[in-house]
Parts: sequence; C-alpha cells; structure tokens
Amino acid sequence: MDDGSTLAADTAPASIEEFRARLASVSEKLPRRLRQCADFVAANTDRIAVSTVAELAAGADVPASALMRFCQVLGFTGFSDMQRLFREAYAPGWPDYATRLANLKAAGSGSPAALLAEFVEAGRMSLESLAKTADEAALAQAVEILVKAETLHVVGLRRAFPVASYLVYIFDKMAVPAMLHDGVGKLDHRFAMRPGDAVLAITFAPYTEETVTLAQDAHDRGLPVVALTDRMTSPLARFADAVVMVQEVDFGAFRSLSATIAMAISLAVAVGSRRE
Amino acid sequence: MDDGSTLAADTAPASIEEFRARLASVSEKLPRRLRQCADFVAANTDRIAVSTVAELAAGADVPASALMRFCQVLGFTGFSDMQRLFREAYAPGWPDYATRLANLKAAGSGSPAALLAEFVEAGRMSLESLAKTADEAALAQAVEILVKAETLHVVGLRRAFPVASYLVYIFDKMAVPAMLHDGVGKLDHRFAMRPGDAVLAITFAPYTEETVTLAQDAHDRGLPVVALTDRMTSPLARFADAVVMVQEVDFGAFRSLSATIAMAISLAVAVGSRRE
DNA sequence: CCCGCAATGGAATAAAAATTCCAAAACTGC
DNA sequence: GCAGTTTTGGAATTTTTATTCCATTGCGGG
Repeated sequence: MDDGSTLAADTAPASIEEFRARLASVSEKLPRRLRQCADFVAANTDRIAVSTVAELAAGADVPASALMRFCQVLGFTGFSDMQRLFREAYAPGWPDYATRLANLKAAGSGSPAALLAEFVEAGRMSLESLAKTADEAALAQAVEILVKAETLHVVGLRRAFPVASYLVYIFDKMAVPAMLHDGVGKLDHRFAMRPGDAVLAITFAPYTEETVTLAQDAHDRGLPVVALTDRMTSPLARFADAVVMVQEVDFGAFRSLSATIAMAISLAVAVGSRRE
Repeated sequence: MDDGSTLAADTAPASIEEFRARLASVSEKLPRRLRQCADFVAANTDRIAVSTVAELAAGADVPASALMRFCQVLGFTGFSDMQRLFREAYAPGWPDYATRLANLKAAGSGSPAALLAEFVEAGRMSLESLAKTADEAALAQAVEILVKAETLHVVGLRRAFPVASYLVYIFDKMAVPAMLHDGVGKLDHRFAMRPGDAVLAITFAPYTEETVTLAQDAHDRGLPVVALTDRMTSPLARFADAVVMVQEVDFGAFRSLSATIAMAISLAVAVGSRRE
C-alpha cells in the first residue's frame, strides 16, 4: 500500500513551521479539490484553530470529506489532529491588547487616545509586515558594503531625517566613523565623501531631491551606495549597490516609522558589531 | 422568577470589552465555584476561543456544569455562545508573523536577519505595552497645554533627537509654529522662548543635562512645560506641567523607539488638528 | 471506445462536545 | 438544630462535529 508513490506522509508535522514546509512540498502535485484545500488553508492558517471542518470546507468551497482527506495527506490522522497543533501554538498576549486598543479608540475619533490607538496599530502592522517581507539577502549585502567602507555618509532629509540621525547616533555609540548629512546651511559636504567611503541614503515617496542627487553624485564618483527606501521604483534603486526596502503602513498623513527604524537599527548594529 | 435579584443578565455581551465589564461587575458577588470560573476565565481569556468546556473546567478546577452556569450568569445562552464571541474577534496576522520571526532568528545570532527579528519583536512589544499602559488623562492634558501655546519649543538630544526632529517635521506639515532646539553650535536659543510659548522636552534615562536645564529654565520663567520621558523619577517630572510616559522595551544596547514615536505623533497630530 | 484507477460528494456513522436535570450537599436565618 | 433556599457534582441527554464508507463521476492509456 504505502509504497512511496502515495502522497500521504506517515508522520504528522510537529510544528507550524514543519506544517508550512509540508504544505509547500505537496501542494504542487495535488488533485483539484485537495489543491483548493491547500490554497485556502495556506491563506487562512490563522483560522484553523478556531474553525470547524464544515466552516473551513465551506470557505475552501469543497465538501467536508475533501478537507478530511487533505488533513490525512498532510500526515495528520484527521482534522482534529491538525487543529490541535494550531490550538496549542496559539499565541498569548491577546486579547488584552486588542481590548485596550478598542477602549482607546472608544474615546472618540480625533481624541488623543484614539489617535494613539491608531498609530500603535499602524506601527504594529508595519512591523509585522516587515517581518513577513524583509529580504534577508539584500540586508546582508548592505551590511557587507558598509562593513568594508571607511567613513559612512548617512543622508536622509524631511521624513527620513529622524532615521538618519538615529543611525548616526548608533554608529557613534559603536565607534563607527559616520557623518550625518543634514543639509544645515545648504552645505552639501559632497567633498567630504572620499574614495573608500560609502553612502547610506534614505528616502521615501515622494522622494527628496537633495538625497537622490547626493547619492547619485557619490555613485558617479565610484562610491558604493546603500539605499533604504520603500519601492523598487524609487530613484535610488536605479543605481544603488544594495537596496533595502521597507514599507510603512500609514494612518492619516503620517507614518509611524516603526518598521523603518527597526530596519535601520538592525543594519547599524550588524555593521557595528562586524567592524568592532 | 427574574425579579432583578438574580445575577444572570438577560442580554449577552456583544464585544470583548462588554464581556470584561460584565465579568468585573458580577465576579464580586458570585458563589465559590462560579467565582473560581470567573477568576480562571479572567486570567485565561485568550484560551476561550480554542478550548472546550471540559478543558476550561479542568483548568478552573470545577465541574463542567459549573462552567456552563457561569456562562449563563454572564448572559450567554451557553458556552458555545460565549465562545463564538471570542472566535469571531480572533485577530488575524498570526501565525504567519510568528513563523517568519522564528525563521529570521534561525539565521544565527548576530546575523543581520536575526537582529532584525529581535528589533521587530522589541518594537512590537513596546507598542503593545504602550497600548496597555498609556495614561489617556496625561496625554489629554499635554495636548491641552500645547494647543493653547503660541510657538512650541521642542527639545530632545542624543537618543531623543530623532523623536524631536520628527515632531517638528509634523508640526511644520500641520502649520503649527514650532522650533527645534538641536544644540547646533552650542546655541541654546533660550531667549527665543517667549511668554505665551510652551516647551516640549524629551529625554530618557540617563537623562541629557542640556534638555533638563533648558526645560527647567523655561519653567522658571513661567512657561508651561510638557515632558515626554520614561519614568516618574525623571528629572523632568519634578516641574513639568504635564508628564507623558513611555516605556520602551530594549534589545541589546539600543531601543527601537517605536512606542516613543507612536506617542509623539499622536501628541503632535492631536495638537495640530485642534489648532488648525 | 472502453477499461481501470483516482478522485469526488454526500449519506451514514461514530465520536465528542455541550447542555440539562436532579438528587445531594452546603449554607442561611431563625 | 431545623426548614427553606442556594449551590453543587455528575449522570443522562441532546446537539454538534468529525470521520468513514461507498456509489458515482471523471480522466488517461490502450
């Protein structure tokens, strides 16, 4: 019977990570209905813990029996077995947090407390999305470039300025030679950028011209440029040697910067500890 | 029968908030077993969505029937009814996020990816704890003071500088007259602070002396001072007219600033929208 | 076109869970 | 210490949910 040609694994995933791996490995070669199950489950993993077979089956638009078969293909004895994995892994911290947020928002839209709730939420979402989408390779490459350089030139204006200034603060603390290009007195200090140095440029849509120009200039003179920006279509992406991307969820007109700063510190600390 | 002396409410809580309120209001006057249920449920709210009556009853160390009665006292028709509330409110975003974090950390401690995971986590925890502990009254009071002032003087150095500069950026965007005291050229611009103005001072342990001195000076001259700081024992707390506190979870030597910035933007936007 | 095998849907069944009920125990006020 | 009332535990019941089974359908190779 079980001659290896069968799809069903005989050992159930023991962690959510393993679960995902198995899901990815089998979903290619699944017949239509089971494929539907796989797709739906992949997109709604978070609901497994709190749904019944019937609910999930309805969501995937398959009969309940198909979903049962799907669980077995994944190596579980049945749906309950699979559900147990998710119920046990169920993360704490909730709903205290959610409740409190709702309370703050209840203070009335426009009230300081409600605003705070919105910004906290936006920040949290930004961080989660950063964790999900961060490109490790790009980050590693950026670190590589900055570790090799002599002096680091950090440039970021307007909304990116807090990030740039924090980066320089950290570099300073870690004894990494770094210079903040802050645009004071419209001095651009472009000749402070010497061969062997590197530039870390930060800008987000709508991109600040001065930042782009300075980075471009450095690039033209053969200096490596690392970009911290929000999209592949950013003007920095055209010529930068490493592009680290961060998308920030915004509430109203202003961004919480949470994700951007998290990314920036990681970069700085990684560089600092490699250089020490 | 139902003469008002009964504990059982006839209408079920429609939100988790209401649920908590009802729980708090009845738990005083409950008999022993039901009290045990209330205590356990209050401490394990997050598990209601993913447990059975039997499991919860075992946890609270009561028979299942006691737990059923408890649900009814709260106004639900039964356990399932109560559970539905929690299953529906179940927040998404999990477990994608948790899995991904684990993956990033797996890259090896000290690697840029692992650092990123740590900082994201620290930032998220800071935001959650801010949501839980934020003092709405203090925030409202701070807004009140800043709304009434003419020019706002924002001072924050070293680690607080990114926050201060972002605040001024936002005030600027919202057409609120604000001045950033950045310490350039060791000029303290103390005489730019005129009667009718207000000071927003930001500093965290170990407190920056220049910031405290400037704020103290303003206070001595009768200007209202709003402090954004981390503890009640902060030197700013001694004389500030409003103290907004934010605690940041740190990883290693550096803080993610997520919570601080969220609080700062809320303050700025609240002030901006009230003044416009 | 037809055979054989895999896949499918739904009805039937088994298992598990929720809910009710009531006799016994524990109180309460006298 | 007794009568009345509330609370309690667990057995019995009902409802819901998971799981299996099999007749039917669809599909690919000869």
